[in-house]
Parts: sequence; C-alpha cells; structure tokens
Amino acid sequence: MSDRCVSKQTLQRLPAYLNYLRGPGKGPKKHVSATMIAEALGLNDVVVRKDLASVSSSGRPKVGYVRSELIKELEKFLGYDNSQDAVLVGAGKLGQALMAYGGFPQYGLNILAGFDSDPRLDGAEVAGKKILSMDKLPGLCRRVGVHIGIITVPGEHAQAVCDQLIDSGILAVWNFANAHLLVPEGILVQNENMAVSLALLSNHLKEVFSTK
Amino acid sequence: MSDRCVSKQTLQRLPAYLNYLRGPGKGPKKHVSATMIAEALGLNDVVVRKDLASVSSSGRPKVGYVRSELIKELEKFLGYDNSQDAVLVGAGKLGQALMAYGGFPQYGLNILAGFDSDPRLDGAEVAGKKILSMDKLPGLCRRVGVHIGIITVPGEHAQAVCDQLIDSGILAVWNFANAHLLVPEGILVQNENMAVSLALLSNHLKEVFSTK
DNA sequence: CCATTATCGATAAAAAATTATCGATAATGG
DNA sequence: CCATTATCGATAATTTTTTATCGATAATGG
Repeated sequence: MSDRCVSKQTLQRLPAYLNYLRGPGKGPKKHVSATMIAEALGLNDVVVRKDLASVSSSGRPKVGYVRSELIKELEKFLGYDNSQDAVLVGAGKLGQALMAYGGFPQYGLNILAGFDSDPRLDGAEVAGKKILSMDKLPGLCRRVGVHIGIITVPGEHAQAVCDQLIDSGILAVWNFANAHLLVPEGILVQNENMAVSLALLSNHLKEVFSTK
Repeated sequence: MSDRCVSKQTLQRLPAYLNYLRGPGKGPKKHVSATMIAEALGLNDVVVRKDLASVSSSGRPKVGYVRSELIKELEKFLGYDNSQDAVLVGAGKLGQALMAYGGFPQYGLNILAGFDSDPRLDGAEVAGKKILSMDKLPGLCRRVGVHIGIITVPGEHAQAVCDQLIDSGILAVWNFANAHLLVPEGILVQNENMAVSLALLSNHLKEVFSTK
C-alpha cells in the first residue's frame, strides 16, 4: 500500500468505494470483499482489488477487508481526515451556494472566505463566512497558507482570477467557470464543467437513437 | 467524419474546443488550425486533429479549418442545435438553482419541470418552471417523450428516484446525488460528483508536498 | 511557375488502463 | 485433520488511449 501514485481513474473510483462502505449496506458486517463491492457498484472485481491494494493492506484471502479499517484507510488516503483550507472567488449565486453548502467538511474541504470584486458584497456574510474584496486575497492566502482556490466567476474573468490565485500561492484550482485555464506546470486545474457532462449525456442519446 | 462513435475522452475535449472557437480569440480570423487550438488549450496537436477529424471534414492543409463551419459542426455533434427536454427530481436548493440557471439552453438542455415529494412545493414555480408532485412524473415523461432525468435528491433516495425515472422512459440520468446508481444496460448515468473532484484536488496537493 | 512551408490525415509506435489467469492462503465443513 | 472454497495478490494478455512519424496537399513568396 501507500503507493502514493495511483492512476486518475483509480482515484475517481475510491470515493465510490468509501460511499458504499459507509452506507447502511446489509447490516454492519465486519468484513467486505472486493468481489462484493464490485458487484454492488457494477465494476470488475479485479479493478476493485487493484484499486484497494494501493490504499490498504488489510485484505486477507477468504475473508476480505475489515470494513472499519478500510474506511479509515480510504478516508486517510483521500484526505478526508485533515481538512484543507480553501478560498472562493466569485460570490454570485453559485459561489454563495457553495459557501453555504454544509457537506464539504466531511470531504476534507473548508472554505475560509469568499472574495468578490463587487464592492456591494464587501463585508457580507454567507453561512458565517465573510465575503471580502479582492485586494485582501493574497494577504489571507499567504498568511494562512491556503492552497486550494475555487473559481465561480463568469468565464471571461476566470483566467485573470486564476492568475491572481496562483500569485497568491494557490496550488490547486477548482474551476466552475466555463473556461479553459492556462496554468504553469505544477498547478492542478480541476474543471467542474457541466458542458462536458451534457455532452456525454447528449451523445449517449444520439447513439441510442441512431442504432434503434 | 460522422464517425458517430468517438471515445469518451474525445467527447470531453470537444466542448473545450467549441468554447475556444466561440471565444473572442485574436480577432475574427476566418481559419483556425489544430496546432493553434492545441497550443491555446495546452494539448497535443495530434490529439486535437484526431478529435476534430471525427466531427469535421473541412480541414485543409496549410489553411486549417473554417472557424464558423467548425463551430457549427461541433454544435451539431454535441447536440447544442436541437434542445433535449429534461425533468428534474428533487427541488431543494441545488435543484432550484439548476432550474433557475439560464445557461442550459445554449448547451441544448431544456428543463421542463421539477418534481418533489414534499407536498408544500407542489404547484410552486421556479424561473417560470412548475414544481409538481411525484405522481405526475411518469405521465409527463411518457406524453412529451422526455429522455433525460436530473437527480438532485439526498443520496439515500437517489436509487429509488432513479428507478422511477427509468420506469418513466428516461434513458440518460444526470446524477448530482452522492450515490452510486445501479441501472439496466442501455441507460447512461452521468455522475456530477463533487467528492470525486475533491479527491483529485487533495491528491494533487499530497503529491506536491510529498515530493517537495 | 517552382521551391518552400504549414498543415492535414493516416499509419505506426508507445503508454496506460482494463480485463483475464493462476497460484497461494486461510476459513469452513465434514 | 483434510478437502473444499472464497478470496487475495501478482503476473500476463488485451484493449484503449495517447503520442510520434511520414507522405500528401495547398497556399505563399520569389
């Protein structure tokens, strides 16, 4: 275990495993097998076993994994155990909704504050979090050591905001804007792009109807 | 072109190309080359050329593609030209935000109505769209021929809602709930799972700090 | 009108991910 | 106590995706 370097695809499946393990399941069984998880999630069992091998070492033949241990190992690996601080730029509808969303702490994310260029929002509060003016961004990030930036501004301003975030020491950007961001090497951009999802949906329907 | 069957990865890049082409760029040049797009988006130029080859046939050596034609071809391929109707189940905060979001039509999605089991919401309106009780779901879907269902209910109810949607003739599900949905073959589930995104962000930071 | 150059499209090579196979291990039941 | 069985972990085969190479084409400049 502790392979430290798992593939992106594996990483995308891990939260699903955790979610399944946390779920009520069929009674609080002490052990779970990769086969069981695979069946429940509609995956190949070898995939699951391989994925779990990179985060856990508690798997035993005939028995499987100890559920509670596996959960802990997954949480640790996914960083859910120690929260990361984040700043959010763009306190519009979406931005405020994210600031108010109560589910992030359980995923190890803590939004410290929101930032917006609109002076009318300066000093406002959303769910107990302050909205500040953009000029306070670098100071806060540097002082507290924030490494995650969330972008919820209109697409045309996204790149400029992204540049500011990186100047402020941000290493990972969660981008909700419909824009492609250019960043220096070493910075991660995670796009939460609904256009992509819709493209996949639409394409599926097209395929269904073209073969029917 | 008209390969009909492009890879998922390709499909995920196409909206980015379209976004770039629509953007202001550097003046309204008539032609664009794959090399140009690749550079702007930080991709390999062969990838771009290969992707574009499956949606377009207007590429010419030394010249590139005709911008306006390529845009039209991408829009057609992505289904942005003729909107698909959709129903949304779970008219809570997120559900209402999606119902009110004005950007979907430009991506070829039209949310017809919202549904919720809470009787207090029955008959309410969000952005001109009605919220109806769950028992009206199958009727509307069948009558209008809706094929896309959006799930914005709490995770524990997601599977039940999903089953109802499929019973109502839905072929593609856009799932915002933190739950893994089991569906029969032929039905697509597109997960919009923030836990996955956060896992990728967190992992990146972990890698950065473990190698520093 | 011809050499040069930017670009496409196709084919080939390389890398990554998925899936299959197989021996090893440990619990279970006779 | 031993045969059986479920499961893991490792290795190998397959498939998919990405990247590289190369000839063909058409505009440009002399």
